[in-house]
Amino acid sequence: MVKVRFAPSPTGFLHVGSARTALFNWLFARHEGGQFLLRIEDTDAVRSKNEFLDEIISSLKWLGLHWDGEVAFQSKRLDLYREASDKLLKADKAYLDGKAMILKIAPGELVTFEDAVHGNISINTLEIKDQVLMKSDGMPTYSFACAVDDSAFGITHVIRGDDHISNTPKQILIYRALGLTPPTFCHIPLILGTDRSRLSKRHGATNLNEYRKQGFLPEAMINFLSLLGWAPGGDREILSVEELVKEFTLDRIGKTGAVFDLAKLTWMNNQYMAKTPLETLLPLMHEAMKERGWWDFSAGSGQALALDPAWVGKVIETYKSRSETVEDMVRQTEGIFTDNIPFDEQAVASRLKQPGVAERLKAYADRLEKISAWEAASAEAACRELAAELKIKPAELIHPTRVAVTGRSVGPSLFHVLEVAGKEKTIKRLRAAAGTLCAV
RNA sequence: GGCGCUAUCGUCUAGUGGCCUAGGACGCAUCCCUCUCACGGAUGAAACACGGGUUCGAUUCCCGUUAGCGCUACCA
Repeated sequence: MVKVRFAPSPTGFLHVGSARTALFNWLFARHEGGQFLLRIEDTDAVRSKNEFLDEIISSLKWLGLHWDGEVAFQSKRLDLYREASDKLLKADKAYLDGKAMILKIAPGELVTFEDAVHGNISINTLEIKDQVLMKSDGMPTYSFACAVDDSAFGITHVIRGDDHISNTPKQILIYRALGLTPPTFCHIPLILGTDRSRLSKRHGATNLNEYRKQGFLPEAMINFLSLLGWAPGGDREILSVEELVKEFTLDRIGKTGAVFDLAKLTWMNNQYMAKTPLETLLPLMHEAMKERGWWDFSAGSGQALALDPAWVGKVIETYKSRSETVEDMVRQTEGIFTDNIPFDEQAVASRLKQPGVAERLKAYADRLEKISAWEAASAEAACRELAAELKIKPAELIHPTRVAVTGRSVGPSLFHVLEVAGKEKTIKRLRAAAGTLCAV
């Protein structure tokens, strides 16, 4: 049975590149009906921190990459490494240097392995110096612990970034010294920044959690990440997790580094936003609004700010298809949910500060006042009626109204905006704009 | 520097010797839809790094050049 693992070290948050590695491992395990294990490589006593561990775990859960069985910690498996290293010492395959134990590397030998994506890779041991197995502090090195553990857990495929290609031969030498059979190695291409060097902070956010905070959806993230260094073939691009699992095979993994393109991620997230049901979006919106004090409690007064979820849901439905992220939707709906209308100066200048606009808005407000069943259709009927009477195009009423009510010249179909904004708020804002903002 | 890996539109990629006047997607441009923006639809500009082979025929196979990246820690 296929058995793979994701082995992060808790010395930082979950990097986008690591998340993609975890995803490929998970996808492969699910596709093969195998197991996906989680192992924490906390052998760097100084840099490993519990808070990082928590964040990595929560990021994996957010993505939905659930692992099988218990989480393994290398720091709790020291006996194993000690035992293995003692064996090598007794067999004269390693030697002591101070407190450190070092593996002897015989020079002039060709180490070859068959990589699942690169094919045959070989290197002369002349290029490899003796390898530290156990550090002076009693902890195993990465390569040593990795080999011992992967073997102990019966890992069949090691899927990891191709920055590990160079130390694979070293690990194979460790397997050999221990008399163990190495797993199949599968080195996947690195995720790159726009300058084609490995993705790092200076290229933008690399913390997966950052994308969650910005309101990206996990399904979109999974879809986007899966297409970095892998493709299902043909023209398909939007694939559900189920489809991904069904299609994912190692032989379709590419060899070239992939630039992380935020614009494409953003596009893809909008595609998912539009398709995502309200019951998923509502809690996310709630969380974001709560943070801003728009819902539950008002920021200053401590006063309870209760909103009707059905109403918020209606707002979400009218905005989700044009929102790039949840945060973007929050930005767009500020004028709906709060009385802080984010007036855009240019919009005000071109749509409100024009001759005759004040009178029109006031007239429209008067018409709206008479509507008893407040909905998009009635607001639209009133608008078209008034426009006809004033002998102007409906657009000449629509545009100023949008700016007066939302502060912006862009947004959803006006009458749907008015419907969700509510009668009272709409009329109040029209009158306010007519009174002051429209002054030419 | 040494070693390794890689090389298709700006970006993600399809392509495994003829189906390629190289396909899709993002981004960009124009147009349509339209109350604006977005969505959607249509159209367009945009790539096989270079040089040798192999072959009747190379984007696809081989070699070299160039370029990029990675590794070269008692970090992982």
